[in-house]
Amino acid sequence: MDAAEPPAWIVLGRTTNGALAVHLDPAGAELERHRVAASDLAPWVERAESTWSPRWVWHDTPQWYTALLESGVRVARCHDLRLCHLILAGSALVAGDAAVRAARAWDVVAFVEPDDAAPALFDLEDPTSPVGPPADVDEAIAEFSRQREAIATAADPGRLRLLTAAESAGALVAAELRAAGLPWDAAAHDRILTEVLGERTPGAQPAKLADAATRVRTALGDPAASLDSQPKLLRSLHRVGVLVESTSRWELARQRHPVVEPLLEYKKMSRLLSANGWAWLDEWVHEGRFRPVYVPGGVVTGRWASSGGGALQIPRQLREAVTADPGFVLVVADVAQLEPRVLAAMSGDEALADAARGRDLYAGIVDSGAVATRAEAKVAMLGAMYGATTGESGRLVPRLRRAYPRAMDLVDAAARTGEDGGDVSTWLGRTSPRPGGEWSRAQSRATEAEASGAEETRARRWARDRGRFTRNFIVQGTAAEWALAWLADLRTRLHALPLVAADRSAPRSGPAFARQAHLAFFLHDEVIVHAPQEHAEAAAEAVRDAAATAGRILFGAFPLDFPLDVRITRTALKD
DNA sequence: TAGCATTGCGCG
DNA sequence: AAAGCGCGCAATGCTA
Repeated sequence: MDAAEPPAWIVLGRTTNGALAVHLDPAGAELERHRVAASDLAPWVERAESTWSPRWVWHDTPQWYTALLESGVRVARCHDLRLCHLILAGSALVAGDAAVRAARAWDVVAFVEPDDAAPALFDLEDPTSPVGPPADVDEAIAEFSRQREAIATAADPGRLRLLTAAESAGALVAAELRAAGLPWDAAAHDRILTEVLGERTPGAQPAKLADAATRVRTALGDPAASLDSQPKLLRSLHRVGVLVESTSRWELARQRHPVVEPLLEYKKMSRLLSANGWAWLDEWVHEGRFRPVYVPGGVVTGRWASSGGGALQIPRQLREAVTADPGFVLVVADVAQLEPRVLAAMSGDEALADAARGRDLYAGIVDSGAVATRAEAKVAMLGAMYGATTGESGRLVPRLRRAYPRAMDLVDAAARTGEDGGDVSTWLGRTSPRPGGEWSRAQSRATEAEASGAEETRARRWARDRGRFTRNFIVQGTAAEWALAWLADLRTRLHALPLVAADRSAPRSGPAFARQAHLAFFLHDEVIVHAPQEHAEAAAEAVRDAAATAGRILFGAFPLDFPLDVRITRTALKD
């Protein structure tokens, strides 16, 4: 690859029959342009990656990276314009008149299906085509320039630089997670289903589920009772004297009636069948892999969402089905009490950091004398971060307020700001969404002299609702930032591990993932790495080292650790 | 009959 | 209506 000057950035844009690649120098000035045919794109990117290791700038990561991964091409770094636009255009750290805020064509929050929607995105004839961000290279360059300007002139450029880099790395990880898939043993899943639900019987309910249904109907004294319709079930329950207000598990469990036990069993089984039964298995597991669609930045707080397959709701009951390939192991790791630790760091609360250091944070709170038991410490801490006002949790929060005033002041202030209609930001600068028009109208209406009592009550309730949201936003959002930094660094460390011989096993994940430790699952504060068995310890160390790095990147020298629970296993079964 | 709201429950 | 945050999904029932 010849180039007069190595590019720091390469911006990719779509053309009618391929791509335009524009080299930029570190200051963003254009160096040269290359027209690349669609069929040449993957090898072209691969050569450019190995020659210059640029940061790739593109409008939407799945639109570019999915196909590259399918061709076996990995890139180290990117800048996802769509995701970074959403952060920067909303961030309170960015100047109010920054040009990035006015570039509305980039306000695209909707997820774009990487597979089927990709061609449609550029099909202008199709009115049902989903709306995506601009795919043209000059539009991309202009937006990139606006984003760099927004960051450079921001109140704290360093934080936004970190956040946009982390968010973009997350986009790469999400695409790679989908490409690699989570190793899933369909036979084990089938065994669990059969064990819990009974034999699969086409056209009828599985045996044990049907049996539970019969026992429920007997207890209800109605052989035709409908169990899957909430209103009908509620009426049936009332007829036999079970005077519940809902049919939810927690309320039923408090009742003493012969119907309760079989009904709870039925609900549990029915849930498993409909959410993760044989139909789910047929639809979502192929060739030993579950490939969920991750949606980076899909939650307002910055957490990832998922679309299809319920990737974020795999019941623990089914964790046994997550099984490493022959010759591989799983490194299953989760962070202990991530959110309270993040709260301690962002508030600079050294007392809370002391309670957390080197041990179970809740045990540390008990040792400090603030509360009596671990269970109390946990419910109090959750209550403080979620805004509990009543019950045991609400009662315990004031004790934490006395023991950890700095941490509690931070979340209390975030709640007050939210109640007043203001916005709050995470540690790295992701800002909460502005209140909607209806919310603001309700608040101003409530201050008028002729406002009714009902209007005032409603406005107050909405204000408190928003306060609990902003209270939690800063903690949940900062925890999501920590997790992104963890993922990004872990991804790099794993890629640095050596390759193993290719004949290890059937390369069900494709060549890019068959010979090396790679991320296989991510859920808020938990990762699963699929690693060749001889690299298990190295992978586990990478997971721990990446966590330490994430803590330093976000919080510098603040004396707080992020201990992990790490297990090396063949199946992901917990406990 | 399609689209929307509600209920309930899985995950962090 | 789980006392208190953030999600996705299936089943059902109501409405246009």
